[in-house]
Amino acid sequence: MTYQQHYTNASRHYLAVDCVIFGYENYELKLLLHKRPIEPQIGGWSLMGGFCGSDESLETAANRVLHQSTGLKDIYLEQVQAFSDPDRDPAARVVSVAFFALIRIDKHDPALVDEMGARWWPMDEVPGLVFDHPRIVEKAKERLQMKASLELVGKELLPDQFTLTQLRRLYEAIYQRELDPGNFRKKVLGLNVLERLNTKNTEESKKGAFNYHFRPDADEMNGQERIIKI
Amino acid sequence: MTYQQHYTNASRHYLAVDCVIFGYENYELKLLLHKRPIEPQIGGWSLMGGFCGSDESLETAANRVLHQSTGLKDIYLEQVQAFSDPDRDPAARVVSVAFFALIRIDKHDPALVDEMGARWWPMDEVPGLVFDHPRIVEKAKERLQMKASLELVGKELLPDQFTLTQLRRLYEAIYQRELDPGNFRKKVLGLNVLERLNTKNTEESKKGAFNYHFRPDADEMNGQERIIKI
DNA sequence: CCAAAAGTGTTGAGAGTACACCCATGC
DNA sequence: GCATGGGTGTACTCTCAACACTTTTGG
Repeated sequence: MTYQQHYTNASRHYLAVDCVIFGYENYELKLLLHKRPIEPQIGGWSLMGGFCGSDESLETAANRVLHQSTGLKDIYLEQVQAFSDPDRDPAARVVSVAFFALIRIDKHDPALVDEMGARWWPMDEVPGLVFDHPRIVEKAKERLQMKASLELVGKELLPDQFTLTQLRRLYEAIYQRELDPGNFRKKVLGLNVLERLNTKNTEESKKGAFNYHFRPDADEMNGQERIIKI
Repeated sequence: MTYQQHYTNASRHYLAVDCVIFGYENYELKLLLHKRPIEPQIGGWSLMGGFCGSDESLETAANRVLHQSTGLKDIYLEQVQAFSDPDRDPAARVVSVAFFALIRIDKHDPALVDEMGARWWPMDEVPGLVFDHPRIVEKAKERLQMKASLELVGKELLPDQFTLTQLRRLYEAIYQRELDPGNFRKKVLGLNVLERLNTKNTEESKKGAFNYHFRPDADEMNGQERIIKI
């Protein structure tokens, strides 16, 4: 057998990407979903997805899908995993690679979202989803929680300036539990990646809270810091 | 456009699995590699891999590859991620999904390994590898370290009975750093997943060390225990 | 007796948690 | 003045890391 035959004898598969798009608004973590425009399960709520082209990497395909559905480029994307149960899509054998994306809801293009029949859903009100998408969302959420425990997230989800309370509420949304305000503050400031600005936000409290932003020269949190050494 | 067309217009891809097979022997973490039997890069050291069939899940395909190369079934397998750079395989566009596997070297079939032109390589002596396999190995190693920090590994890598020193040496191999014997012992026993047996191993010390095994009724370490709560 | 691993105990530093408590201000 | 969030400080607990020390036994 020539090596060409070795390849050509192998089967070819439809390859899709599905994006779990997280956004944060009104103290809630949200998911961007749209109504599936084609059979099977037309009209069912679905993750944003699309097929991977023959000269695209999966990452490129995911970026394309994201751009089409939000109008945004250079979005934070992280691969979750491949889902390949032969029966996961009843219409055809499609292997899907899931990504999660972090979006600033205030920056995306609402017209485009509308046009796609899409909607932001609070994480704890997500409707029934088509195919194996519930499982994909579950895995993506776990990965987001993992990421947030290893480094300070927020740059991709919050406005350029934010208060520590806003950041805390984001973490509360990600972990779905309350955090002590004082302890959170000390912990986060100790990481040395935030910088206090001279402006205050007085919308959410009478006293007003200082705005912070991520230090542009962030000394790359050493990553492993929170991985426990057994 | 009918929905059938929606699918048939999409491109189809070669889908492969590559297995990063970890084993543990002589206090060293090892990798099972073989010489690539076909072009391109014939004869280069390579991960065990194979194409995914049209009715297989990726997990099934990985299990098949593992069975072919070690003679073992029911191996611990975990998906790492998909690698999809269009140029990763110079001969064709092949998307590969990587898995890592944990093997008891003493249980595998050495004849089969021989026949495949395969060899166990200590982790820190791994030769140059074909394609993007070095990157795949790197990612798999990170995942193994992550797994080992979240739960006690060893069931899949050590003999049925083992001493705490043997377990510690496994962790030292995974993390590539020395661990304090006393502290490791206390930490591990505190997890309450090991059970001391009445037998001793006197091969590795004059005094002899008690053998342990994983408690069959293991109360499922609560998983999140070591994920830090920010 | 000595070396070497097995196994136990002690101690100090640091992190996390649960609070108490003052500050500023809009109502 | 009082409720509300902003912000700081404190005290207790727990874990981890370092290391001393005792036990056992083959050579």
